Amino acid sequence: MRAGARSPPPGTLSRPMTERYDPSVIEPKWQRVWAEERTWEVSNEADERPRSYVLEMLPYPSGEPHMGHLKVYSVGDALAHYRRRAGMRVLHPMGYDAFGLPAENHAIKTGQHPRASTEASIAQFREQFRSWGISIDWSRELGTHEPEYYRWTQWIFLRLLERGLAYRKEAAVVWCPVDETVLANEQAPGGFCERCGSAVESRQLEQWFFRITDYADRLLDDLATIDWPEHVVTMQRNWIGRSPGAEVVFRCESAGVDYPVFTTRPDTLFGATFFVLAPEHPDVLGLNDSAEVREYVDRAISASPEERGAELREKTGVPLGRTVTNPVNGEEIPMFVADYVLMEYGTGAIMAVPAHDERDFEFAGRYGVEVRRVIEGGEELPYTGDGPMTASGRFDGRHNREAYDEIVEWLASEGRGRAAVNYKLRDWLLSRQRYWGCPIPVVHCPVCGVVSVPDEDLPVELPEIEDFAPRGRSPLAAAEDWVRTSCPSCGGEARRETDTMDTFVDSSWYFLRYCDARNDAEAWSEQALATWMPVDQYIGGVEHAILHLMYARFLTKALADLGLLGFQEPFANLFTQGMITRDGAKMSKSRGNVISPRQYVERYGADTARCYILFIGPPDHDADFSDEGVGGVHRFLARLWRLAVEVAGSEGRAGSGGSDGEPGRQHRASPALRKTHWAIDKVTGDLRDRFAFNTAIAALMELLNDLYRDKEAMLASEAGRGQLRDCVATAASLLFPFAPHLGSEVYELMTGRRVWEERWPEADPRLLEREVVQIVVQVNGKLRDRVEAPAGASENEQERLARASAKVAAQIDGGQVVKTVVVPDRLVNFVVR
RNA sequence: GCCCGGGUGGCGAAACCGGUAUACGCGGAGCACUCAAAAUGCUCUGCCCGCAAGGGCGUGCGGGUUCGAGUCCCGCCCCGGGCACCA
Repeated sequence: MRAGARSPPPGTLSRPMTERYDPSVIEPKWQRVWAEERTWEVSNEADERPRSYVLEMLPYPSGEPHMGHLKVYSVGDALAHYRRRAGMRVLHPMGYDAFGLPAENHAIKTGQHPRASTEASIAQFREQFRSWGISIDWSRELGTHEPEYYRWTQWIFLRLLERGLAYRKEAAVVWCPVDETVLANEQAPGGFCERCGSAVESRQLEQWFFRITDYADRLLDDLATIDWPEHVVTMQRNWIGRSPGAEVVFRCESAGVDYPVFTTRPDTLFGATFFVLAPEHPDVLGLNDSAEVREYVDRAISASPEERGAELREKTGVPLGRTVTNPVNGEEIPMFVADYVLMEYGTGAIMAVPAHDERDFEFAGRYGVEVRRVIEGGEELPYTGDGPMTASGRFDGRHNREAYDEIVEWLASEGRGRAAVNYKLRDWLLSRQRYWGCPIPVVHCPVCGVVSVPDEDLPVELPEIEDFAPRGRSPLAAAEDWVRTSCPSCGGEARRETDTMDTFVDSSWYFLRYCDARNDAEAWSEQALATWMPVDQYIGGVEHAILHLMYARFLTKALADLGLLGFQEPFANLFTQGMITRDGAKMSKSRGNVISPRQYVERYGADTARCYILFIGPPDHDADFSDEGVGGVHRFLARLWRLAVEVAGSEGRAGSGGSDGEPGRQHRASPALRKTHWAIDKVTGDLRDRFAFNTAIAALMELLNDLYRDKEAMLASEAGRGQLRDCVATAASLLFPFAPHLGSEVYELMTGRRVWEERWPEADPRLLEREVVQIVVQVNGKLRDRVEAPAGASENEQERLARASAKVAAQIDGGQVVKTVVVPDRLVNFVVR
């Protein structure tokens, strides 16, 4: 069976349920079948089929699903369906990223427990996903807030703690004054809280961190081993921000202190004419505690990140009245404190080379410091390019790139420096002073210090509390009975850790849990992971390009190092879908332009909503949702339905016409059958090789248009009717990944069988070949005529046919044909002089 | 400023390897069915000149390569996104 359809066995013909296309009847019918028969459940027992793990990013359940959810699941489901029918064993699970601030903020406002509101949302999401007909293995459903899940989140935390990959330290951290919690620095890009948008502050606090910086190089290098969109790879690369360079030590004789600095340009060392400390540098006031310095430092530290980083802000600073010694030439150069130097990067101190650095140049101009050129090239200073070195002692005349390593070696041999690499990436700050998250499973014992809760005592469950408002510490701290506990080590009185984990920890490993979601003895079995991981196709929004995707990659590598996983990367392929906008703008509650998928599903049916969102444009682009467009797609589905009903009703009709005379010829190559196989080829390619759902649906529209054109003639004969039935069944079969309900219904109507139990159709290559092709004839590259030629005609034959065209002859007229270009089966171009 | 995308009819878009630009859908016009309307089916629909046959022009702008460029190269303009004092 090549076209995926054959005539039904006698007696199995279905009759249409309704005359009009009525999704409110068709869709629940199939949803019931899939739910009752648990059609999409898949076992962990391997069989001969190749496996495929298709996964959309874990949704945060808030209210009800929005258009973005409809899009991501329409994409993922189309893929999952296609792969199943292409003979793969497909894992396509669902769960909820259920801890988080919105539910907790809601609780603060209304008093409703975050668990109650979250679970109400989950019920909404679950119900709507069912109503969309998404093919989910519900036996693996999970919520990150369930003790059965977060028990293992805590277990993972303890493994990292044992390895020294989780640790506590006091540091300047990002504090969101509105959410009253600390944040990871990547969760406050540009100085604003990622969640609530308020300007963040800097605070000195002791917090929990994951040592993600240990993995910086591997996170960078392994990007080469995964197939991800280039822009996401670039964003991760930039975020890691690896800079090779050197550490160079400058000595301050008067204070008797060595100051190491990081530089990417040790080749410009001879041009260093001053030295700068960040305002946060702990030594500043020790070097000079004048009122002026004190005031400058205070102001710089209290400034919000966005004030300090303001683009047009002029460089400011204060001289410290001290000098350091430039190790390459022994010169004493002045020290400054200036806020363009950041404490978080490098050592919080820099050597300044104004001739070859724009920022240093600007500062030197304002403070009258010497600008000394040490690299030749460029018309004016600052010059940041390469060239021969000058005023650089023994390196004069050498090209800077070439002398680079030698300079570093020389510094090292003098004990004044070494090669070094710096990263922008910071350790992941994971503790949060909030209630609705996974408790950090440690206790603080006055005798033993920080002690892990033993594995057998997990999970450490969230206590029930009444007041969720944060007050600069976790609301958990108020649950005295819960906080007070005994030390697992010495048995003495101890207190529980009251911070909870960043919810990004929860979502950094859920894809592992899906593989073995009901395992209550361990987080996962080796066999389950071996069966499914890594995820073959991960699908989600580009807004997670850095946070979620970096964290999940880190945790995977850390768990692999602990011997708990056998792979280094969680997501082999990534697809980022574009946003759904409304009148060109992002949908948001504040704009009041949110449209819920629900209204469209209720009005047009899930199949229409799903197809429309895929048809609107390439899935990785942003797309504007318009009401007019939906109607067109709905008309297409209704048209297929009507054709199917008509074909089903035509069975008893006598072959009244006289066109039954040449059944053989019709069988061999009716245009409808050819078009059907063209559509098989097109849809398969669009689904298998690209994510071109829009053109796949367009191809099915074309097919249907052709079938309508030929319908009357085909219905007139017995053979034609059979063939039309096959064509409609195949159309339904190809449509199934996008419109599973209608696809199932029409297929059943045509064949009596269930479409998802059928192999994906295969195009017959003989039916893809044309007997006659149209040849484009050009004169000097301009289209002049089209002629017909037998497929596979020789170049000479093609040229002969092209020359026979009167229009072409008129164009050539008196001219001389100097060259003829022939593209087989496509084109002939006469070059005329 | 740097790094990614993108710019094609009235609109969403297609053209996958340099070979018929505008598939498919929306919108618009017309015809059929109807007492009428809706629904449905069919036809037309890039711009300009022309009664027509036909011709010219057309993928943000300017150049280039090529028999032939939406597609490749160089230089710009505009829109969207990311990063942005990271030494």
